Amino acid sequence: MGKPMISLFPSERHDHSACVDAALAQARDVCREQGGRLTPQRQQILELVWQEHKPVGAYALLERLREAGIKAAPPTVYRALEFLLGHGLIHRIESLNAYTGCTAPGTPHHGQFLVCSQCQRVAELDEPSISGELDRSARQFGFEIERQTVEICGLCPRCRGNHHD
Amino acid sequence: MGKPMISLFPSERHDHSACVDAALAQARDVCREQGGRLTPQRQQILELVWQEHKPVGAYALLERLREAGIKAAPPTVYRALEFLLGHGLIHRIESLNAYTGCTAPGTPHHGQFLVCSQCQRVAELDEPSISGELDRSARQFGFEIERQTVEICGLCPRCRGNHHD
DNA sequence: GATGGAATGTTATAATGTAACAATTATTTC
DNA sequence: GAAATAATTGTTACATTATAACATTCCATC
Repeated sequence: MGKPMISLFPSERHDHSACVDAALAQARDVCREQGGRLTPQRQQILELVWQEHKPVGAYALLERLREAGIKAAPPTVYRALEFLLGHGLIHRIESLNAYTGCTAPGTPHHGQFLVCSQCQRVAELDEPSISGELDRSARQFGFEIERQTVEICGLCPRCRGNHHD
Repeated sequence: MGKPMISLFPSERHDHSACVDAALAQARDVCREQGGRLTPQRQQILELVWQEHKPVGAYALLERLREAGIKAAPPTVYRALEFLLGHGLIHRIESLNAYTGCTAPGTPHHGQFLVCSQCQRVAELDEPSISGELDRSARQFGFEIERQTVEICGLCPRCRGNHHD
Protein backbone atom coordinates (compact mmCIF):
# COMPACT_ATOMS: atom_id res chain seq x y z
CA MET A 1 0.00 0.00 0.00
CA GLY A 2 1.10 3.54 -0.63
CA LYS A 3 3.36 4.95 -3.25
CA PRO A 4 6.85 3.68 -3.86
CA MET A 5 9.13 5.42 -1.45
CA ILE A 6 11.83 7.23 -3.32
CA SER A 7 14.98 7.29 -1.30
CA LEU A 8 16.66 10.62 -1.09
CA PHE A 9 18.94 9.33 1.59
CA PRO A 10 21.47 7.12 -0.18
CA SER A 11 22.28 3.75 1.37
CA GLU A 12 25.28 3.35 3.60
CA ARG A 13 27.26 1.54 0.95
CA HIS A 14 26.36 3.36 -2.23
CA ASP A 15 29.25 4.25 -4.49
CA HIS A 16 29.93 7.60 -3.00
CA SER A 17 32.93 8.33 -5.18
CA ALA A 18 30.43 8.39 -8.05
CA CYS A 19 28.49 11.12 -6.23
CA VAL A 20 31.65 13.14 -5.81
CA ASP A 21 32.78 12.61 -9.40
CA ALA A 22 29.40 13.61 -10.71
CA ALA A 23 29.31 16.70 -8.52
CA LEU A 24 32.75 17.78 -9.69
CA ALA A 25 31.90 17.17 -13.33
CA GLN A 26 28.69 19.17 -12.99
CA ALA A 27 30.59 21.92 -11.23
CA ARG A 28 33.03 22.16 -14.11
CA ASP A 29 30.14 22.38 -16.56
CA VAL A 30 28.35 25.03 -14.56
CA CYS A 31 31.49 27.12 -14.21
CA ARG A 32 32.24 26.86 -17.89
CA GLU A 33 28.72 28.02 -18.74
CA GLN A 34 28.68 30.81 -16.20
CA GLY A 35 32.23 31.95 -16.71
CA GLY A 36 33.41 31.15 -13.20
CA ARG A 37 36.87 29.86 -12.47
CA LEU A 38 36.79 26.57 -10.63
CA THR A 39 40.35 26.83 -9.37
CA PRO A 40 42.06 23.83 -7.79
CA GLN A 41 41.45 25.21 -4.34
CA ARG A 42 37.78 25.83 -4.95
CA GLN A 43 37.45 22.40 -6.45
CA GLN A 44 39.18 20.82 -3.49
CA ILE A 45 36.87 22.56 -1.06
CA LEU A 46 33.85 21.50 -3.09
CA GLU A 47 35.19 17.96 -2.94
CA LEU A 48 35.57 18.21 0.83
CA VAL A 49 31.99 19.45 1.12
CA TRP A 50 30.95 16.36 -0.81
CA GLN A 51 32.83 13.91 1.39
CA GLU A 52 29.57 12.96 3.06
CA HIS A 53 25.88 13.60 2.55
CA LYS A 54 26.01 15.74 5.66
CA PRO A 55 26.39 19.47 5.97
CA VAL A 56 29.88 20.55 6.97
CA GLY A 57 30.85 23.60 8.96
CA ALA A 58 33.39 26.06 7.65
CA TYR A 59 35.86 25.29 10.38
CA ALA A 60 35.50 21.56 9.84
CA LEU A 61 36.45 22.19 6.23
CA LEU A 62 39.40 24.22 7.41
CA GLU A 63 40.44 21.30 9.59
CA ARG A 64 40.18 18.89 6.67
CA LEU A 65 42.24 21.20 4.49
CA ARG A 66 44.94 21.24 7.11
CA GLU A 67 44.81 17.47 7.42
CA ALA A 68 45.39 17.41 3.68
CA GLY A 69 48.59 19.30 4.33
CA ILE A 70 47.37 22.71 3.25
CA LYS A 71 47.88 25.47 5.71
CA ALA A 72 44.94 27.78 5.37
CA ALA A 73 43.14 30.47 7.33
CA PRO A 74 39.39 31.04 7.65
CA PRO A 75 39.10 33.50 4.75
CA THR A 76 40.40 30.83 2.39
CA VAL A 77 37.47 28.61 3.24
CA TYR A 78 34.87 31.35 3.38
CA ARG A 79 35.93 32.74 0.02
CA ALA A 80 35.66 29.36 -1.61
CA LEU A 81 32.26 28.83 0.01
CA GLU A 82 31.14 32.24 -1.21
CA PHE A 83 32.15 31.34 -4.75
CA LEU A 84 30.45 27.95 -4.58
CA LEU A 85 27.28 29.45 -3.11
CA GLY A 86 27.30 32.15 -5.75
CA HIS A 87 27.39 29.59 -8.53
CA GLY A 88 24.77 27.40 -6.90
CA LEU A 89 27.19 24.54 -6.32
CA ILE A 90 26.49 24.32 -2.61
CA HIS A 91 23.78 25.40 -0.22
CA ARG A 92 23.99 26.81 3.24
CA ILE A 93 21.87 25.15 5.90
CA GLU A 94 20.93 28.08 8.09
CA SER A 95 19.75 26.06 11.04
CA LEU A 96 23.12 24.32 11.26
CA ASN A 97 25.54 27.02 10.10
CA ALA A 98 26.82 24.45 7.67
CA TYR A 99 27.19 23.80 3.97
CA THR A 100 26.11 20.94 1.75
CA GLY A 101 26.61 20.05 -1.89
CA CYS A 102 23.87 21.03 -4.28
CA THR A 103 22.40 18.05 -6.08
CA ALA A 104 21.07 20.05 -8.99
CA PRO A 105 23.57 22.79 -9.77
CA GLY A 106 23.02 24.79 -12.90
CA THR A 107 19.27 24.50 -12.80
CA PRO A 108 17.47 27.31 -11.03
CA HIS A 109 15.70 25.99 -7.99
CA HIS A 110 14.82 26.76 -4.42
CA GLY A 111 16.41 24.27 -2.10
CA GLN A 112 14.20 22.63 0.45
CA PHE A 113 16.00 20.46 2.91
CA LEU A 114 15.18 17.44 4.99
CA VAL A 115 17.75 17.35 7.77
CA CYS A 116 17.98 14.23 9.93
CA SER A 117 18.41 15.16 13.56
CA GLN A 118 19.96 11.79 14.31
CA CYS A 119 22.41 10.97 11.52
CA GLN A 120 22.72 14.59 10.30
CA ARG A 121 22.34 13.61 6.67
CA VAL A 122 20.50 15.99 4.39
CA ALA A 123 18.26 15.46 1.39
CA GLU A 124 17.56 18.28 -1.00
CA LEU A 125 14.10 18.65 -2.43
CA ASP A 126 12.69 21.03 -4.97
CA GLU A 127 8.99 20.46 -4.68
CA PRO A 128 6.97 22.84 -6.79
CA SER A 129 4.01 22.16 -4.52
CA ILE A 130 5.91 23.63 -1.58
CA SER A 131 7.29 26.59 -3.49
CA GLY A 132 3.86 27.08 -4.94
CA GLU A 133 2.23 27.31 -1.54
CA LEU A 134 4.90 29.72 -0.36
CA ASP A 135 4.40 31.85 -3.43
CA ARG A 136 0.67 31.79 -3.00
CA SER A 137 0.80 32.77 0.67
CA ALA A 138 3.35 35.48 0.10
CA ARG A 139 1.34 36.95 -2.75
CA GLN A 140 -1.78 36.89 -0.63
CA PHE A 141 -0.08 39.24 1.80
CA GLY A 142 1.47 41.41 -0.86
CA PHE A 143 4.94 40.08 -0.18
CA GLU A 144 7.46 39.66 -2.97
CA ILE A 145 9.73 36.65 -2.49
CA GLU A 146 13.45 36.94 -3.10
CA ARG A 147 14.69 33.84 -1.36
CA GLN A 148 13.20 30.85 0.42
CA THR A 149 14.71 29.05 3.35
CA VAL A 150 12.95 25.78 4.02
CA GLU A 151 14.65 23.39 6.40
CA ILE A 152 12.74 20.49 7.81
CA CYS A 153 14.35 18.83 10.80
CA GLY A 154 13.35 15.31 11.74
CA LEU A 155 14.13 11.64 11.30
CA CYS A 156 15.20 10.16 7.98
CA PRO A 157 13.73 6.82 6.93
CA ARG A 158 16.69 4.81 8.12
CA CYS A 159 16.88 6.46 11.53
CA ARG A 160 13.14 6.00 11.99
CA GLY A 161 13.77 2.30 11.57
CA ASN A 162 16.64 2.24 14.04
CA HIS A 163 14.78 3.06 17.20
CA HIS A 164 17.70 1.87 19.28
CA ASP A 165 19.41 5.21 19.80
CA MET B 1 -9.63 42.74 -8.40
CA GLY B 2 -8.17 40.12 -6.12
CA LYS B 3 -8.76 39.34 -2.51
CA PRO B 4 -8.53 41.90 0.24
CA MET B 5 -4.94 42.17 1.24
CA ILE B 6 -4.59 41.39 4.91
CA SER B 7 -1.76 43.37 6.35
CA LEU B 8 0.59 41.42 8.51
CA PHE B 9 2.99 44.31 8.54
CA PRO B 10 1.49 46.88 10.88
CA SER B 11 1.46 50.49 9.80
CA GLU B 12 4.19 52.85 10.88
CA ARG B 13 1.99 54.58 13.37
CA HIS B 14 -0.05 51.79 14.86
CA ASP B 15 -0.33 51.78 18.63
CA HIS B 16 2.70 49.71 19.28
CA SER B 17 2.43 49.91 23.04
CA ALA B 18 -0.76 47.90 22.63
CA CYS B 19 1.24 45.18 20.84
CA VAL B 20 3.72 45.10 23.69
CA ASP B 21 1.05 45.11 26.37
CA ALA B 22 -0.82 42.31 24.66
CA ALA B 23 2.36 40.30 24.27
CA LEU B 24 3.24 40.68 27.91
CA ALA B 25 -0.27 39.79 29.04
CA GLN B 26 -0.27 36.70 26.84
CA ALA B 27 3.15 35.78 28.16
CA ARG B 28 1.91 35.95 31.72
CA ASP B 29 -1.03 33.72 30.83
CA VAL B 30 1.14 31.19 29.05
CA CYS B 31 3.58 31.03 31.93
CA ARG B 32 0.81 30.62 34.45
CA GLU B 33 -0.64 27.75 32.44
CA GLN B 34 2.69 26.09 31.81
CA GLY B 35 4.16 26.69 35.22
CA GLY B 36 7.04 28.84 34.01
CA ARG B 37 8.34 31.76 36.01
CA LEU B 38 8.20 34.97 34.05
CA THR B 39 10.67 36.80 36.24
CA PRO B 40 11.13 40.56 35.91
CA GLN B 41 14.32 40.06 33.95
CA ARG B 42 12.72 37.62 31.54
CA GLN B 43 9.78 39.93 31.15
CA GLN B 44 12.04 42.87 30.51
CA ILE B 45 13.92 40.98 27.83
CA LEU B 46 10.67 39.88 26.23
CA GLU B 47 9.62 43.51 26.25
CA LEU B 48 12.87 44.51 24.58
CA VAL B 49 12.33 41.87 21.92
CA TRP B 50 8.95 43.43 21.30
CA GLN B 51 10.26 46.97 20.94
CA GLU B 52 9.89 46.69 17.19
CA HIS B 53 8.40 44.29 14.70
CA LYS B 54 11.93 43.37 13.72
CA PRO B 55 14.07 40.51 14.87
CA VAL B 56 16.72 41.53 17.39
CA GLY B 57 20.11 39.97 17.92
CA ALA B 58 21.17 38.76 21.34
CA TYR B 59 23.93 41.34 21.62
CA ALA B 60 21.59 44.14 20.60
CA LEU B 61 19.38 43.08 23.48
CA LEU B 62 22.40 43.09 25.73
CA GLU B 63 23.13 46.62 24.59
CA ARG B 64 19.58 47.73 25.30
CA LEU B 65 19.72 46.18 28.73
CA ARG B 66 22.83 48.14 29.48
CA GLU B 67 21.24 51.32 28.18
CA ALA B 68 18.47 50.61 30.65
CA GLY B 69 21.10 50.74 33.35
CA ILE B 70 21.39 47.00 33.89
CA LYS B 71 24.85 45.61 33.73
CA ALA B 72 24.55 42.19 32.21
CA ALA B 73 26.70 39.63 30.44
CA PRO B 74 25.82 37.44 27.46
CA PRO B 75 24.57 34.46 29.47
CA THR B 76 21.92 36.64 31.04
CA VAL B 77 20.43 37.36 27.66
CA TYR B 78 20.86 33.87 26.26
CA ARG B 79 19.24 32.29 29.31
CA ALA B 80 16.25 34.55 29.03
CA LEU B 81 16.00 33.82 25.31
CA GLU B 82 16.22 30.11 26.02
CA PHE B 83 13.36 30.38 28.49
CA LEU B 84 11.25 32.45 26.13
CA LEU B 85 11.92 30.11 23.22
CA GLY B 86 11.11 27.12 25.39
CA HIS B 87 7.73 28.56 26.27
CA GLY B 88 6.99 29.59 22.72
CA LEU B 89 7.01 33.30 23.54
CA ILE B 90 9.58 34.16 20.92
CA HIS B 91 10.96 32.63 17.75
CA ARG B 92 14.49 32.49 16.45
CA ILE B 93 15.00 33.61 12.86
CA GLU B 94 17.76 31.30 11.72
CA SER B 95 18.70 33.24 8.65
CA LEU B 96 19.33 36.35 10.75
CA ASN B 97 20.61 34.91 14.04
CA ALA B 98 17.95 37.01 15.65
CA TYR B 99 14.84 36.73 17.77
CA THR B 100 11.33 37.99 17.33
CA GLY B 101 8.20 37.99 19.45
CA CYS B 102 5.70 35.23 18.83
CA THR B 103 2.31 36.54 17.82
CA ALA B 104 0.43 33.44 18.89
CA PRO B 105 2.06 32.11 22.05
CA GLY B 106 0.33 29.32 23.85
CA THR B 107 -1.19 27.83 20.73
CA PRO B 108 0.86 25.10 19.10
CA HIS B 109 2.00 26.20 15.68
CA HIS B 110 4.84 26.12 13.24
CA GLY B 111 6.14 29.58 12.60
CA GLN B 112 6.54 30.62 9.00
CA PHE B 113 8.17 33.96 8.53
CA LEU B 114 8.08 36.67 5.93
CA VAL B 115 11.23 38.71 6.43
CA CYS B 116 11.57 42.02 4.61
CA SER B 117 15.07 42.43 3.25
CA GLN B 118 14.66 46.19 3.16
CA CYS B 119 12.99 47.28 6.40
CA GLN B 120 13.82 44.04 8.27
CA ARG B 121 10.33 43.70 9.66
CA VAL B 122 8.94 40.24 10.09
CA ALA B 123 5.46 38.81 9.79
CA GLU B 124 4.62 35.46 11.27
CA LEU B 125 2.34 33.12 9.39
CA ASP B 126 0.91 29.77 10.28
CA GLU B 127 -0.53 28.59 7.04
CA PRO B 128 -1.87 25.07 7.21
CA SER B 129 -1.50 24.85 3.44
CA ILE B 130 2.26 25.32 3.77
CA SER B 131 2.66 22.97 6.71
CA GLY B 132 0.43 20.54 4.89
CA GLU B 133 2.62 20.51 1.82
CA LEU B 134 5.71 20.08 3.95
CA ASP B 135 4.07 17.20 5.80
CA ARG B 136 2.97 15.61 2.56
CA SER B 137 6.40 15.86 0.96
CA ALA B 138 8.19 14.62 4.04
CA ARG B 139 5.85 11.68 4.38
CA GLN B 140 6.34 10.85 0.73
CA PHE B 141 10.01 10.32 1.40
CA GLY B 142 9.52 8.49 4.65
CA PHE B 143 10.74 11.43 6.70
CA GLU B 144 9.27 12.21 10.11
CA ILE B 145 9.10 15.92 10.84
CA GLU B 146 10.16 17.26 14.21
CA ARG B 147 10.54 20.93 13.41
CA GLN B 148 10.00 23.24 10.45
CA THR B 149 12.06 26.26 9.59
CA VAL B 150 10.38 28.36 6.94
CA GLU B 151 11.81 31.80 6.37
CA ILE B 152 10.85 33.72 3.29
CA CYS B 153 13.04 36.67 2.51
CA GLY B 154 11.77 39.42 0.22
CA LEU B 155 9.98 42.74 0.09
CA CYS B 156 7.05 43.58 2.33
CA PRO B 157 4.06 45.40 0.80
CA ARG B 158 5.19 48.83 1.97
CA CYS B 159 8.77 48.45 0.73
CA ARG B 160 7.49 47.21 -2.61
CA GLY B 161 5.67 50.49 -2.91
CA ASN B 162 8.68 52.59 -1.96
CA HIS B 163 10.93 51.91 -4.88
CA HIS B 164 13.12 54.81 -3.94
CA ASP B 165 15.68 52.91 -1.87
C1' DG C 1 14.91 30.37 59.70
C1' DA C 2 16.93 26.17 57.51
C1' DT C 3 17.01 23.91 53.05
C1' DG C 4 16.84 22.63 48.31
C1' DG C 5 16.06 24.00 43.72
C1' DA C 6 15.71 27.59 40.43
C1' DA C 7 17.52 31.76 38.75
C1' DT C 8 21.21 34.98 38.17
C1' DG C 9 26.15 36.78 38.33
C1' DT C 10 30.79 36.36 36.61
C1' DT C 11 34.70 34.99 34.07
C1' DA C 12 36.52 32.88 30.46
C1' DT C 13 36.33 30.80 26.09
C1' DA C 14 34.31 28.41 21.96
C1' DA C 15 32.37 28.74 17.34
C1' DT C 16 31.32 31.29 13.30
C1' DG C 17 32.35 34.93 10.15
C1' DT C 18 34.63 39.30 8.08
C1' DA C 19 37.71 43.58 7.20
C1' DA C 20 41.81 45.17 5.42
C1' DC C 21 45.84 45.02 3.06
C1' DA C 22 49.81 42.49 0.95
C1' DA C 23 51.41 39.09 -2.26
C1' DT C 24 50.68 36.27 -6.00
C1' DT C 25 48.76 34.44 -10.17
C1' DA C 26 46.08 34.73 -14.42
C1' DT C 27 44.48 37.45 -18.27
C1' DT C 28 44.42 41.10 -21.35
C1' DT C 29 46.52 44.73 -23.99
C1' DC C 30 50.02 46.78 -26.26
C1' DG D 1 56.95 38.77 -25.03
C1' DA D 2 56.51 42.74 -21.58
C1' DA D 3 53.61 45.78 -19.20
C1' DA D 4 49.23 46.67 -17.30
C1' DT D 5 45.12 45.02 -15.30
C1' DA D 6 42.10 42.07 -12.86
C1' DA D 7 41.22 38.05 -10.15
C1' DT D 8 42.71 35.08 -6.68
C1' DT D 9 45.06 33.84 -2.55
C1' DG D 10 47.85 34.77 1.83
C1' DT D 11 48.01 36.84 6.29
C1' DT D 12 46.83 39.22 10.34
C1' DA D 13 43.69 40.91 13.11
C1' DC D 14 39.22 41.32 14.74
C1' DA D 15 33.93 41.17 14.91
C1' DT D 16 29.89 38.57 16.03
C1' DT D 17 27.30 34.90 18.07
C1' DA D 18 27.03 31.50 21.63
C1' DT D 19 28.26 28.46 25.65
C1' DA D 20 30.88 26.17 29.70
C1' DA D 21 31.81 26.28 34.39
C1' DC D 22 31.38 27.69 38.78
C1' DA D 23 29.92 31.08 42.40
C1' DT D 24 26.16 33.54 44.34
C1' DT D 25 21.57 34.95 45.22
C1' DC D 26 16.73 34.38 45.44
C1' DC D 27 12.60 32.08 46.70
C1' DA D 28 9.16 28.67 47.87
C1' DT D 29 8.40 25.33 51.22
C1' DC D 30 9.04 22.83 55.40
